[in-house]
Amino acid sequence: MARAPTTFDSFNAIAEPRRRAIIESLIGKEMTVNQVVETMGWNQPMVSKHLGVLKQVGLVSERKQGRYRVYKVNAAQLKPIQEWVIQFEQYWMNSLDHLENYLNEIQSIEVKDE
Amino acid sequence: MARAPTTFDSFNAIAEPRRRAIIESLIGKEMTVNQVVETMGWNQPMVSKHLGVLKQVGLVSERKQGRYRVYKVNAAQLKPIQEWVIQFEQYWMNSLDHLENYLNEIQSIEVKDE
DNA sequence: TTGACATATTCCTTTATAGGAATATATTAT
DNA sequence: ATAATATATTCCTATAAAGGAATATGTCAA
Repeated sequence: MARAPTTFDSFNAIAEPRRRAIIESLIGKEMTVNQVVETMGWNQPMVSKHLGVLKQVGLVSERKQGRYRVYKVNAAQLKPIQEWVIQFEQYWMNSLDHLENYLNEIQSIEVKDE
Repeated sequence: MARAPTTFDSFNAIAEPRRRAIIESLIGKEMTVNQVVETMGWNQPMVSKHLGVLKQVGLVSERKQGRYRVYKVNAAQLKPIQEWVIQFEQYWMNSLDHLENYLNEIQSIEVKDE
C-alpha cells in the first residue's frame, strides 16, 4: 500500500513545505493565482497544482471573479491538527527537553551578544 | 521529484495515521515493541517499521534493556508543529466557522440531554 | 550449546507523488 | 472574431512509500 494521498486530509496536505508556505502567505488575505505566483516566485502550474491539493482538503477555497480565481485560506481546517498536537503539550512543557531548550537558548543569546 | 520522505521531518512523519496512533498510545509511558504490538493489534514488523520512522525524526527514542527495546515519545518534537499551526488560530477563532461549530455543539449537547 | 523469545531488516508489489514542459480551457479586450 | 491574459490540466520521470511475507539479528534461558 502506498502512502495516503496528499489530498486525503490536512495532515497529509501540510506535510509539503511549499503548501505550508502558500498558507502562510495567503492567510488573512485573498489572492489571485498570479499574486501567489509573484509572491512565491514559483512557476504558475506549480502554484495551481499546490492550490489544487489544498483546495481538495478544504484548506483553501476559491472564488471565480471574471477570469481570475481568488483564493483564501480556510483556517478552520487547521483546527484538527492543532487539537491533535495540543493534547501532548504538557509532555513537552516542564520536561527535561524544555530545560535543555531553555539552556540552549540562553547559550545562543550569550554567543550572539559577544 | 517525489514527495519528501516520511523520515524527513515531523510534519511528514505524522501524516500517517498509524504513526499518530502509536504516539497517542505511547505518550507519557514507556513501552516495549511487543507492548505496542499488543496495544495496537498490528503485526510486529509493521510496528517496528513505524517506530523506526518516528525514531528517525526524533519523535520517539529508544533504550535497550536486555533483549527488549523500550520506546518513549519525545513530545518536544511536536512543538514545531504546534507553533506552526498556532499562528493561524486567530483566523479560525471569531469566524463564522467558529460560530457554526459553537451552534453545533450546543445542539448536540441538547440532543444528548434528551 | 541450543532453543525460545524480542526485534529489526529485506524483498516485493502497488500506489502516489512533485516537478518540468507543454498544452488546454476560460475570459476579457480590441 | 481574434489576440492576450489567467488559470488548469496532461504527460512524463524519478523517487518514495506502506504493507505482507520471509528472514536475519540479538539476547536470554535451560
